[in-house]
Amino acid sequence: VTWIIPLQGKQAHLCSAYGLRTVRQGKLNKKACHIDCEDCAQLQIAAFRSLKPEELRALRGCKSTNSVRRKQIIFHENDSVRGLHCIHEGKVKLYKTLDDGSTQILKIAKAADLIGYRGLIGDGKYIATCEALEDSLVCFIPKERVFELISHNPRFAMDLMAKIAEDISEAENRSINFLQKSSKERLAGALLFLEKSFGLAADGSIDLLLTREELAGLTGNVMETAIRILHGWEAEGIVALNRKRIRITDRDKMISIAGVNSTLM
Amino acid sequence: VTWIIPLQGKQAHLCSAYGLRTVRQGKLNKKACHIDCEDCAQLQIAAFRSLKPEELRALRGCKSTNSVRRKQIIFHENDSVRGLHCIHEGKVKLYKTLDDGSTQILKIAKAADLIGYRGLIGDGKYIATCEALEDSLVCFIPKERVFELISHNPRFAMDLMAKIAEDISEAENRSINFLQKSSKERLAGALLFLEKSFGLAADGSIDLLLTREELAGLTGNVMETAIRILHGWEAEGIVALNRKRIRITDRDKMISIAGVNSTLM
DNA sequence: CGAATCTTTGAAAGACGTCAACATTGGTGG
DNA sequence: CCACCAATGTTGACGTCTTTCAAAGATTCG
Repeated sequence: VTWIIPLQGKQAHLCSAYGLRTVRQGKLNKKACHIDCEDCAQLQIAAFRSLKPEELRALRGCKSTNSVRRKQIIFHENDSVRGLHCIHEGKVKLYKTLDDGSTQILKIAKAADLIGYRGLIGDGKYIATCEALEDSLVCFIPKERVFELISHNPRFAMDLMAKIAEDISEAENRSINFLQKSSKERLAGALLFLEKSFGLAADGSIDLLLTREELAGLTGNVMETAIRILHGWEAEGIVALNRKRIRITDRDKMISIAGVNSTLM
Repeated sequence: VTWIIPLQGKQAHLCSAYGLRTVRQGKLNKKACHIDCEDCAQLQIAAFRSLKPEELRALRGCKSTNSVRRKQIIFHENDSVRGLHCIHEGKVKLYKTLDDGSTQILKIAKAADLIGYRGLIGDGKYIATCEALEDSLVCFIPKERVFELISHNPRFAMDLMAKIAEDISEAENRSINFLQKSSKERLAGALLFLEKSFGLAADGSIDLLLTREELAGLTGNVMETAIRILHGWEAEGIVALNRKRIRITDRDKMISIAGVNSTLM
């Protein structure tokens, strides 16, 4: 069996961005085999659902599947966009680095999510850095092929557009929530949103492990504030904390804290 | 000569959203005549540039041009989207109303800007309310026709997508700026952005008149804070204020206040 | 077992929003 | 054309929410 082992750091990033794969012997306990879009169970959810069977078959030859490790960078902000990435398994975060060195998480993507499509359509640069939150499998389709699909398949174009429109609403809702809501409201909204989108782990906690720093970054707080709020809620019995695991124990209360307009974090 | 006089309030909104026009005698000193997309000088800028001549000609029959007065509502949040609106002349603001009754301005659109395309592609509802900031001419194309264009003209689809992608970046940059920046930084960034996008009036002030409330709403501040900051800057000689007219007198200083990452407000 | 990373807590300073009173402006009807 | 009222703008005082800084525990991973 051939295992595909991602390289670390900059080298790995180049590797994945260029659609190359480095093959070595290794101990990664996950088969990083080639995945056919035709077989991909995520088809129904992802934006590829409107592709015709022959279009999917055609993808087989040009797409690649990359295995990335936790903390590995998949692409950097301002890099030239090489194509479209689709998360097959795992979770990644998209963030921007600000002038003062701090980072702002824009989005956390999970299986079936498409990433990189905005730079693809826009000015050809990635707008954010993408980093794996856990070991993940990420498929990649070169942009030439994506453009071809857009021109030949109007439904695909519409789906992609809808995807983007969705992102806007999310970004907009976020900027509104951020502006008009307090730290607590934002954090409550974020936890509810994360629970909804990532589901529950076996112990009932949100199935997404973030450092306090990341959780704070997601909600526009500093780490200390996030910690204080969480511990306050723990004392009130609204959440149960266990390391990075967060379980919402009083959902009603959490919802009332988040406020009405919290459809999206 | 027939003048087209917009109705006020809800009635007017219905009128424009349904693409109907009410024709009456009146004193509006602006000809609200039908404008052909073929002739429209904004063609080069707007997303219609990739339409073929025959497609533009075909638009003639189905599009309409509406004249709206200052403060008039062009469409309401959650209304069903009837089609695409293109500003021919004037300025409008897009805002959301929050549960507490306060409003958050998402965008200010000017001539050649397209509005309503997100609801068109998304769930079919307008995501924001659109209100004229000054007397304006707004063209309207029914959505069926837009979908037709998207299916038949891949370049148009791409252009529309690029437009949307642009909006996202704007929304995202805004949410980042809002989160990580102070009131002053946000206001400074907003003024620079407004100056860049709306240009200068004869007296060197930003060619866009907003109430203090609107200016505050745009930057996520309360009116009082915006006023205090503006007056502070006036004392420091960074801006000159004259009613709603705001002139940036020390651009370098303003830029340094706004901070590095202020490509977009 | 360290070293690095991540988490927690406290104290103090500052930014910003709220409230309330008042000034100014613009538009409307008489 | 003027008076008046509603909308808009201004200012001060005050309280609260957040951030910042600092220092110390806890955890993770090699």
